[in-house]
Amino acid sequence: MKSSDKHEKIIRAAVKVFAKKGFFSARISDIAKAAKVADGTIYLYFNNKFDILISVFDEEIGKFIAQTKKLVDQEANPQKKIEIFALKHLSMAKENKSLAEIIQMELRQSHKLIKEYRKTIFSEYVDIISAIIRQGQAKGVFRKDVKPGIAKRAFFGALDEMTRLWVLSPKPPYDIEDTAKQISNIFLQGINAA
Amino acid sequence: MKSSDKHEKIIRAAVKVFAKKGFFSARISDIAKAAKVADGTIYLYFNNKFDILISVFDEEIGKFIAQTKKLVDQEANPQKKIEIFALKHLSMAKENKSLAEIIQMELRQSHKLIKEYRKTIFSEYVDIISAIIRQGQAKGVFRKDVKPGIAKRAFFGALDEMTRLWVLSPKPPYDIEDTAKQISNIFLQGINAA
DNA sequence: TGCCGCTAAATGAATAACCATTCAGCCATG
DNA sequence: CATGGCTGAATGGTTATTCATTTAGCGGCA
Repeated sequence: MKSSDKHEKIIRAAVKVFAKKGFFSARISDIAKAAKVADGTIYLYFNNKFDILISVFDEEIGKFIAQTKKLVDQEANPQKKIEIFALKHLSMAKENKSLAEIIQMELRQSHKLIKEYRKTIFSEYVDIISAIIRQGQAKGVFRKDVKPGIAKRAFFGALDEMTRLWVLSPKPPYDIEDTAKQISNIFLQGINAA
Repeated sequence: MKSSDKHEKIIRAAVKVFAKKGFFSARISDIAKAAKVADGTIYLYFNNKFDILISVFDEEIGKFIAQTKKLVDQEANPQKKIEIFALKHLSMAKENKSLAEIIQMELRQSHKLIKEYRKTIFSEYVDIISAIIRQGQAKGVFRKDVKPGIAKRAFFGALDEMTRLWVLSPKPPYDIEDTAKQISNIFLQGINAA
């Protein structure tokens, strides 16, 4: 048979079900039903329920980080890079709400494996920001007394919180572009060299 | 009988157990053991497992928000208020790590009740910030083109992300006071009127 | 003071449900 | 008709919740 896209189908179904019910309340049978396969079929493609969640993270978040890096690399100006990052981040929440929801909810779990996973994946993402800040400091456009390790988290946290609002609201609560501009504007003025 | 502080004892035990294992993996019998009561006793004080979590939020977070408000009110200068808020926020994570951990992890759950709860409780907290910003704008010390509704989230998000780092690290990863200063410094320069 | 009986708190073993995972067979295909 | 993907009912382990029973304190009474 074309086992080809069962994996894909299950992942996509899982994204929807996890987003709606949360990992723990989601039933394997819910995912199976959404993917239109038998419960047992899921176990031909994944080791267990937890493995499905990890696969969702790996496959979907990985793509997104790669895209962001590429986009940022295409621009030379550090200030513009910051703006691009903000826009890309918020756009993602808009375009892939279910995934954003899962990242918001499930990646915060206290499960050990998730904790570890979160640390590495977020580091990779957030380090895009600190790299930009260092570049800007080297060029003399950003304040030297700003610690990139703290500033990166401040900026990421600001964006993450806006994403959360988006995810929690049934209707689009704000305009993505305006908000990206406002957030990067405050941040940029905050770290600009006098 | 001295039903005296069983309620209190159970809440305190639950904070520890939830922080360690997460809500879903925590067993009622774990909490009972930690509180040194019988499993059944818990049901004399709480309707169900979920009710325990909600009570933890209500009682503990409520106290914290009240404290923060009071502290901020004692200061007149908007810039100083921002600094005080940041310091209080980060100090809380340090002094009550278990509770901070629960807020980080469990209050993000996708359970409907938690979602609703989160919206209201966070609004109350985050609106302390927007109120400060509006005061500052009225006094002409903060930029008028900054939208308080967005800025409050940006600032809160930044602090929240630092808290997350604290909570995820086994050892204190940074100095609370330095960090509070750095974060509010960036934010204040970001929204200061020219 | 010492005893008795009453009430309400506390106990923890038993219950009842739930649900991830398995596996014996089914079918479609070549 | 043989292979291998797929099925979904059955299994088994887990655990929130219940409830019959025990225990502890209190006050009334002699």
